[in-house]
Amino acid sequence: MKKRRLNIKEFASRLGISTATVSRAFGTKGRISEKTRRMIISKSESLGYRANYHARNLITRKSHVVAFFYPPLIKGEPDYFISEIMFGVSGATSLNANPLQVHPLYPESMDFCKDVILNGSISGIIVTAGTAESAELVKTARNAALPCVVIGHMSGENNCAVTFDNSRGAMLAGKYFKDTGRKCPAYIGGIFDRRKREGFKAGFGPHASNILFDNGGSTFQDGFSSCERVLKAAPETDCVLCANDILAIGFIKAALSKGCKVPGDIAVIGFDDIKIAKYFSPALTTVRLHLDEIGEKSVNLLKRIMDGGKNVSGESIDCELIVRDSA
Amino acid sequence: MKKRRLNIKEFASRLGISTATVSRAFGTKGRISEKTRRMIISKSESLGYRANYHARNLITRKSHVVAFFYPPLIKGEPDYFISEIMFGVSGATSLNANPLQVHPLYPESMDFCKDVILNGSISGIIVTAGTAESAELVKTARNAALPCVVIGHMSGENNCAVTFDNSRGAMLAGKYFKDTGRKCPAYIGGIFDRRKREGFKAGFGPHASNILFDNGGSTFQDGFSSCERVLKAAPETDCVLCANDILAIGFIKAALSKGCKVPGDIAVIGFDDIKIAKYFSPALTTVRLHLDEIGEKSVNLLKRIMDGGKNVSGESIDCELIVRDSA
DNA sequence: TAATTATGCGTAAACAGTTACGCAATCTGG
DNA sequence: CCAGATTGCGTAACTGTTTACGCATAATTA
Repeated sequence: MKKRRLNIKEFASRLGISTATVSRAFGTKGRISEKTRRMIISKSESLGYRANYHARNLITRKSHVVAFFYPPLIKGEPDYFISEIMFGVSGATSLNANPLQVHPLYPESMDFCKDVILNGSISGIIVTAGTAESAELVKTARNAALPCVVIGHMSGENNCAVTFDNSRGAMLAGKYFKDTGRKCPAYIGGIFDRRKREGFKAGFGPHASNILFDNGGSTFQDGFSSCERVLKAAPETDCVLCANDILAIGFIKAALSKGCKVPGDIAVIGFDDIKIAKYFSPALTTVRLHLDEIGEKSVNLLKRIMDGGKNVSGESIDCELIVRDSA
Repeated sequence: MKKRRLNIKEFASRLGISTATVSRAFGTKGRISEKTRRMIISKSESLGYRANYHARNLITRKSHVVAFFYPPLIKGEPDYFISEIMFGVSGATSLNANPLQVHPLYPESMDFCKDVILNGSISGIIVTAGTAESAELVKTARNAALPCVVIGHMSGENNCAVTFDNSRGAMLAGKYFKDTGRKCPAYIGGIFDRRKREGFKAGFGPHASNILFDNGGSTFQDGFSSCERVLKAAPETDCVLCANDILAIGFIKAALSKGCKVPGDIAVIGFDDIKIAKYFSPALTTVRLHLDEIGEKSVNLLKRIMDGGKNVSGESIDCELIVRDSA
């Protein structure tokens, strides 16, 4: 005996008009007098009529919802790089009145994610690059002709992406170390961060050929143990660039616990500038990527594609060195 | 000339069967032989047929999507309390194959959010308590008979909620200070954190009557300036409970910059145990709320309601004191 | 073996909208 | 003042599913 919600037919008949007119009052298509439109809108508020989402999307073949797919998180570890991008995305879609879905991209959830992008429920997707799953998902979207923008560098077809100039950011760090009289640089980062290492090298200049490269993963613990390894392998190291802020925080923690002064004995620069970076002790000198802007730009790009923009080209987020206390 | 996606009619006729049979192959209702089901599934994969989301949801009147509404974020400030809960929610919905929408709840986005919950596009909502908007949204959901669980304490009607025992958590902190010989306690927190203050008082015991209460807001800056105020107003203060971890981090930063040793001169305990807490220097002693579990429990609760569970009652997340270096 | 029940599947009626088309009525220009 | 254009609105044909109902056929029971 649950009473059904008011539908367009019932609503229209109560007003003594046709469903077409009601529909026109809300949409942008079709001719309708301003007077009747206002009348209908007002009546819809008092009677509580609201167009059914699914019926509308079924016939118009679009939903306006955008889906954001993020890489697997490591249990117990800070995931602030992703969350800050995500909030950027969320804020921007909210402004545009686009509902936003978010989905973690585990191997196990792959089927579900594919279904989401194939069943017609969404109008566009944003995917962070870096995993096999994300690459596969982008391919699926492409085959389905679904608007898609990727965040970060993804090899393969030329897809619309917002990228960060990791190389230049790292170069800035290298240059800064050089300019502040550091002699013996090290770089901590995972295998995906080669661009950063190269940029760092270039920035530091000729003497950087003997740069210490520690294939360091990406977590706090990775930073911590990298520090121990570095101090053992090359105690003369006096400056280090870490591929992200959490790595840097781990590195610093280890250095301090070993009686090493930061930045006195060893200067460290992080990467990303997550929001906590400025509040850490010592406040982190880091390469800022404008994480929230990344989210914003992605959705604006996506919006252009969704609105039919042909060959929309990607964008690069510029980065800058934020000098604080750790270097 | 864009080719339309394969629909059930076309798909069925290619297999020489009726649409009803196809539909039965995917759903759980209706009788169908295992043989034909397998045949249909297999053909659907090779031909690329997939049930249209909107058509299906239109007729079944449910979408399985859950929406998460979070409070406004402060620009530039860490929002890790929310993001960690959100990831908990996201992980849990993903496991259940429920698409998750996330929406910031600004006053300006209120209309949009209401529309989202009234247009039939979602099957349940999770809302964080604490703002006027969230209260209003919950009311709207209730009127629409939409399953809803709130995170935190919300006054008014008895809605299904997962709450944290803030009072007990704070008590633990007070007791710990007392047991470790501290004499002069202070509490830093906003107006919404009264329960914590009361619990703290109770935990510390008789001498806590002269507790210093600083109505301290919730940001790093608030923690920082609270510290300055506290040290001026009551220099003998030797322990402080902060209503969240970021506050604590701000407080510690200020204390250290004033030459105050932590925890030597003043011990500080945070609240929430966001993931960065253990990596801060000094590692934060804090009341752990199990943020990810909160997310998980909320969606499990919501799921029970969505599945028709009558009078599902809320849950309380228990908290524990995690002793690290700051106290 | 006949009567009864169970199974598998097709027909067609929902679900709740949008919009092409057509028809009056009104407006515009010569 | 009349032909043609414009405007406002209704009729009905779509969108792609699910599922109640009914009809054969197969399995079970008496």
